[in-house]
Amino acid sequence: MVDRGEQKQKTRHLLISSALKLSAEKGFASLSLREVAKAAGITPAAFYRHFHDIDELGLALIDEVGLGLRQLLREARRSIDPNRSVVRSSVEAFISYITENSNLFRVLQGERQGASTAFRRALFTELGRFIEEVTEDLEKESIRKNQPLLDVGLAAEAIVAVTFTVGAEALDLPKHKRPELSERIVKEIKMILRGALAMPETTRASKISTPKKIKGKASR
Amino acid sequence: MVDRGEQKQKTRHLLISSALKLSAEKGFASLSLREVAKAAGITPAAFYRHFHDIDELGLALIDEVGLGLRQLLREARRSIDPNRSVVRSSVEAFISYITENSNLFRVLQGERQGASTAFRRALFTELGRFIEEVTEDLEKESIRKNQPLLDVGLAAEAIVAVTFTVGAEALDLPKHKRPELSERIVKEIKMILRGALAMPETTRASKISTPKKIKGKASR
DNA sequence: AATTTCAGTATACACTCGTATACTGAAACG
DNA sequence: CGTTTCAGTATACGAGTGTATACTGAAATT
Repeated sequence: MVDRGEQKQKTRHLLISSALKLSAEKGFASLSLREVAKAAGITPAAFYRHFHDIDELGLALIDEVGLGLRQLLREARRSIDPNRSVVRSSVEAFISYITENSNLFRVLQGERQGASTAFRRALFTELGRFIEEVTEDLEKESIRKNQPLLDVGLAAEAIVAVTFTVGAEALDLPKHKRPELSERIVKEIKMILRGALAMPETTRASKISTPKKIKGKASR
Repeated sequence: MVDRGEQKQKTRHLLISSALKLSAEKGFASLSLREVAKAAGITPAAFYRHFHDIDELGLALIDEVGLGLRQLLREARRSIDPNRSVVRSSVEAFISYITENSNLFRVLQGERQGASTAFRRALFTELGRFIEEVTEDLEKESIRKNQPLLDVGLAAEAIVAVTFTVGAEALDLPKHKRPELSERIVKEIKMILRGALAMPETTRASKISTPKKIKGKASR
């Protein structure tokens, strides 16, 4: 005698994870209800006990993706090694996460321009949340280091854009080439952060005259 | 009496543009040979006179996309108004281009993570070319203004990533909100450029990286 | 003018698709 | 208990799929 709701939940999740796997291989848009059902080991008709549509499953899938993303960020925060650059350890956490959850990430990236507007909107919302969290992190860091940043939100947006775009390449790369990719991302992020630094006096003009020494703290 | 090869070329192009239109609506991955053929006004079987596969048509489509991109860049260069920022006019050219050729752009973005490896590889090649052209532009500007830049290639990569990622949002935005989007992109690009500036002497000091444990404040 | 070439048509095939309908059998419930 | 609920099955349908095969008719070649 097995619990009923529990069993249903289990099947539901099986459907989602099957869809995730298949989506990563051939794109969510080209999935058929039947093949998802088959992959989950149930009859096509039984599918309707869980979702009344493939698109409804899609939305559930996006929730899953969003959850994964937020976990990733938390993980990255947690694993910060004070001896290493925050940026570097975050990026490395990100890369290792997306290569381990490549299905999740492929769907996230692939469906960004895909299918329905509702679909896209849901994804954008998730991404927006992600950017927001990065923004908060940046603000905290900025205060902690006493290095004021301008347009933190924009910086976060740019950082996320770069990380996701360039990071996506990792999925097609042999493992040994990934560190090089990480390095590239790290450099680009630091570039953005440098550009976001509010520099006393000289901020507005992009031509740098002679920036004054930054704050008293010796940086070494 | 009509020229034969010419007529064939015409039909071929009709197939491609039909596929483009349909792809933008529902994603290339979910296209069927039959509906593309029907949209182009020919019989399914006649499709095989032009491509022996839907994926082969896909590759042709990517060529088209790449061509469009390079045209865009050339256009952006041409329309530079010395009274306005190069960045701003380029970004605006880009936004107006992708909203006018939204089909092309949707496919480009959507298929980046899509389908086959061959497909993706072809797209990356096109994007690589694009980044390369931006790199060259940056180098020229850098010399013209006598403002040396560091890691120009990386800066170009970041700029393209940001422009494409954020720019993609324009497609779902009502026209009157697009200038605001452009503004955001412009700011982020300038941020990157500022970060790429090789600053005399003080460069190191303002870097945000934390190569070693910072001995800073006794914050505990 | 006779012949060849070939883009496109017509038809037919075996599949897969989404979905509707009637069912089964065990967990949940009164 | 017996009854109800309901996740999952079995089957069947019409519609769309990719592709093979034989064809047509006009442009191109000889």
